[in-house]
Amino acid sequence: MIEFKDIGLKPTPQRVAILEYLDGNKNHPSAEDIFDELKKKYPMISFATVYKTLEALKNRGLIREIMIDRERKHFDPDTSHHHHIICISCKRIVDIHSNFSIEIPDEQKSQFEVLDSEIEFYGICPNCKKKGERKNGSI
Amino acid sequence: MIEFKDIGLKPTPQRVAILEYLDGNKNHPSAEDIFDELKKKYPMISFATVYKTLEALKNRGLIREIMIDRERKHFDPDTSHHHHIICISCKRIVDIHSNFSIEIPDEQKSQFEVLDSEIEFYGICPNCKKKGERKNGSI
DNA sequence: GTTACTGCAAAGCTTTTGCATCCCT
DNA sequence: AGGGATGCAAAAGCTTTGCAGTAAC
Repeated sequence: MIEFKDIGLKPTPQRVAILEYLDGNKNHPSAEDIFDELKKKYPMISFATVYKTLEALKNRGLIREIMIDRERKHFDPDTSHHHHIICISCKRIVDIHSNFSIEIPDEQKSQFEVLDSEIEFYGICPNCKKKGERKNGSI
Repeated sequence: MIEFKDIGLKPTPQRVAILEYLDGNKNHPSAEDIFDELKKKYPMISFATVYKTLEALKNRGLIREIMIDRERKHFDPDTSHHHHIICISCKRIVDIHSNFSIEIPDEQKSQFEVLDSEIEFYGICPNCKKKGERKNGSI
């Protein structure tokens, strides 16, 4: 895992806990998710600390803020280039590590300098699919 | 253009003006953009009216809310399936009408039921590219 | 001993809501 | 006339900021 000292941040217990929680986390947690978890260990922790730490980690490129939920910020410790599929029912976000070769049309290609692209798939996750089937009869 | 009567809404002057402003608009305006524009014609107009109208239009499928800016809502009168490219410098959003054939990996395909997908390209628009070049020398 | 970080409370923003008034049919 | 729409102001959320106290080096 990342060493705080190496990135010019003091390794406070709160920060270590945030980083530990995020490390390898595939749930794309919101600031509140992180706050709730950390409160178990550090009942005094504040939102300010969580937000400030996340901002610091983001600015150093150690985590990414994903732009999938307009309601609240979500963070992703996986900074590699990847995409997401979102369950429109339960809002769960799952990673998609695929290299799609997509190119914008020529008219725009000659104008825009494309640096990056991100795909959001929308669908129904296995869990919600099961629930939906049950709801509509069969069982 | 859409007739308000046909969708169960009273065609008030404010609403007509909002719809006129949106019709064919390619700028993906925010609520504030719309509010500012409408204020010229209706100095008494309120944000509440703008938001309520946009919500009503969205619920009827006449406009779409685009999920590109976590800071504020943006609206798109183009409800057809399309993608966007965002200039990371000036934040301008431009439509991309292309049909990309992208499929998620098999492992997830067997699990998720994919209903839709949307691609965001990030890059530098012609205007900002020009400014950047100028800034870095040449002229 | 410094410098940076925490936690609290307050402020900031965008968006939503309640409600009295007004306007459209 | 009646019901929906407007506009105001207040409330609601999430996020940020200022600051005094505290902890890390």
